[in-house]
Amino acid sequence: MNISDVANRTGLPPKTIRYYEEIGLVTPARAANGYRTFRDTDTHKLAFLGRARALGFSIEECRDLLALWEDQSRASGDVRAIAKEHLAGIEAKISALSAMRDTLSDLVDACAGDHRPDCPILKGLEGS
Amino acid sequence: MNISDVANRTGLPPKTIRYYEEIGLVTPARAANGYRTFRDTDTHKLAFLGRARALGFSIEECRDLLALWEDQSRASGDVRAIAKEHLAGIEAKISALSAMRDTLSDLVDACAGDHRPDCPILKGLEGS
DNA sequence: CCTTGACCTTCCAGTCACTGGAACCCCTAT
DNA sequence: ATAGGGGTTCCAGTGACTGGAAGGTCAAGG
Repeated sequence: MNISDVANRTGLPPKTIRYYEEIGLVTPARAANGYRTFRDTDTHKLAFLGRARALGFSIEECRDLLALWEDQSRASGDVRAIAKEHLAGIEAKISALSAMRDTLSDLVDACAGDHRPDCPILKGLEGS
Repeated sequence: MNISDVANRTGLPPKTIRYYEEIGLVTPARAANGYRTFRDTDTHKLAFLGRARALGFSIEECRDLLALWEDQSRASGDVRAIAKEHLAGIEAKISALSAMRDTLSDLVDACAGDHRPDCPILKGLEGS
């Protein structure tokens, strides 16, 4: 399989797949003409990466997860630890964003949004 | 005022303040020795930027807000439009993160997390 | 056989908003 | 004279790609 076939199957853009090779997440074989040739295991790995990235795991977390995935003797506790830590990170981000949303939403509600120059949003950003 | 005084007052690191000058958000005067000298208006602007950034506005949004802030004849509707758009972006991020959290939390819950190799989290990432 | 167009390759640069570090200048106190 | 704690510039790196240029390869149609 060439790169665009894999791109279609995994949903990852070709550029991203090349990048993943560059940083050592996959190591596809090469045909005589220099084209990358992907085996099923490569495609499988890339699909795994796509899903993990979609869940917000960082590249380094993905690297760890991939290693555990390939390690037949891994303990599920190791995976769970990574996932739990990541989950905590996501929850922290949600809290931070929710706080932002509340503040901003208050400001927007307080603003008439007409053509007059008086603006509570700017006032809110101005004073402490 | 020198840069570290302003850093203390605004909570922004000196590096960030220099960066903001570099990209044209502030233009402090210079003393004879080459040191930046900040007037109250500069400090005020930087404090405004700090708050806007803390609310997640991008640098370009901040640039726009700053221009509106300085424009005495601005209409509050312009500001409100920027804020509302930004608010929509924040809400989209919150939704995406919440979906991630739910999926991941289900996977974590399904995982015993012991020393056995069987792991529902990896299984979840593996199959579609 | 030649061309066209869709592939593929590499490499370089840019994104965003800083951040770290090196190398050097300046000012005050001891 | 020196020590320290400011300040300055410039360069490089972050994360995870993404865009684009320049060029090689392949299959189909004329």
